[in-house]
Amino acid sequence: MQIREKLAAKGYRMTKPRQEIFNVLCHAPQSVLEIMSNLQKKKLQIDKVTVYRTLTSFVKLGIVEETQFKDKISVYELADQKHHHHVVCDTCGKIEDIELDENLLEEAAKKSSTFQIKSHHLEFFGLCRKCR
Amino acid sequence: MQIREKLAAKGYRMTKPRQEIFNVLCHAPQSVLEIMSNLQKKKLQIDKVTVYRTLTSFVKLGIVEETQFKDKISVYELADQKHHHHVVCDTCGKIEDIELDENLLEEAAKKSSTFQIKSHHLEFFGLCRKCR
DNA sequence: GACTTATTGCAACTCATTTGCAATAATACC
DNA sequence: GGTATTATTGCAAATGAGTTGCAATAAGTC
Ligand SMILES: [Mn+2]
Ligand SMILES: [Mn+2]
Ligand SMILES: [Zn+2]
Ligand SMILES: [Zn+2]
Repeated sequence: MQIREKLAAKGYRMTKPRQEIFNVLCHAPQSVLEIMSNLQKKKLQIDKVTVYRTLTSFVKLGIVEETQFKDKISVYELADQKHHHHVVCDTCGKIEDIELDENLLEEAAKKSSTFQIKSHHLEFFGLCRKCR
Repeated sequence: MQIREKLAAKGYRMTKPRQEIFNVLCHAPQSVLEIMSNLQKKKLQIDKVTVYRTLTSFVKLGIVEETQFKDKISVYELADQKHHHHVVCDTCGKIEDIELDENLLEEAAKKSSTFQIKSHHLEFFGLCRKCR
């Protein structure tokens, strides 16, 4: 399903800002600041508030996923991928995808907890090749 | 090693606010707001800024650990325990400790990443017994 | 093309956390 | 103990990510 259809299905409209923010997100997971900077590089003037609201809508529609790392700044990435996690470089902040056998995790968690577990957040931190 | 010694070892001084904030943290992992409220219950007037600065120092000295959950508010807990993770109730916010076999995690991560992995953050979300 | 209403941009706001600075108090030294 | 040194505190003000109100604009519908 295309982004336009996903929007329309819930009464959202396809607009220039939404299209451009989506395009920018196609390249890499990014913070709002980085999205703004990438939009400016393309000579696009889109307000920060519009970026925030667009991302909120995208998350609601399942187009985008929001993740928070140590510094409390949200990072957004397209949700069209397999469930996965991230490794963040302590020095340069570079983010790499990482896939794990989730069964291990969920099972171990269910065994040790009285909660009904529905989801999890997992991020690794360390040094990328360059910064090592 | 006592807290006073840990402080002294790095040129920090033992003060009333530090002692009281430490005492309050002995009971449960808490946010700054909760720490403030617990101090007030004990008729102690300690400025919020002092709490923040004390926690920063405690983290630096390895006395306290800082964790952030979905809502971007930091929660602090004593670091004198075994490495463990948390389950957070989506409804009431209750936090429960959870222990896992970390070997699985670290190994799986090392296999799938080019980074030199040093640490990780892992939290589970779901429903506690009451809220189920 | 005109109508309806979602969306945008701007300014102002919120709220956790941080910073500057003068007053205070913990340690070290006599 | 008393004094000097300097870390720590409290208050006010600043910061910065994210949110909200509102009038102007533009997508979708017919
Ligand atoms: Mn990713
Ligand atoms: Mn814990
Ligand atoms: Zn790096
Ligand atoms: Zn609950």
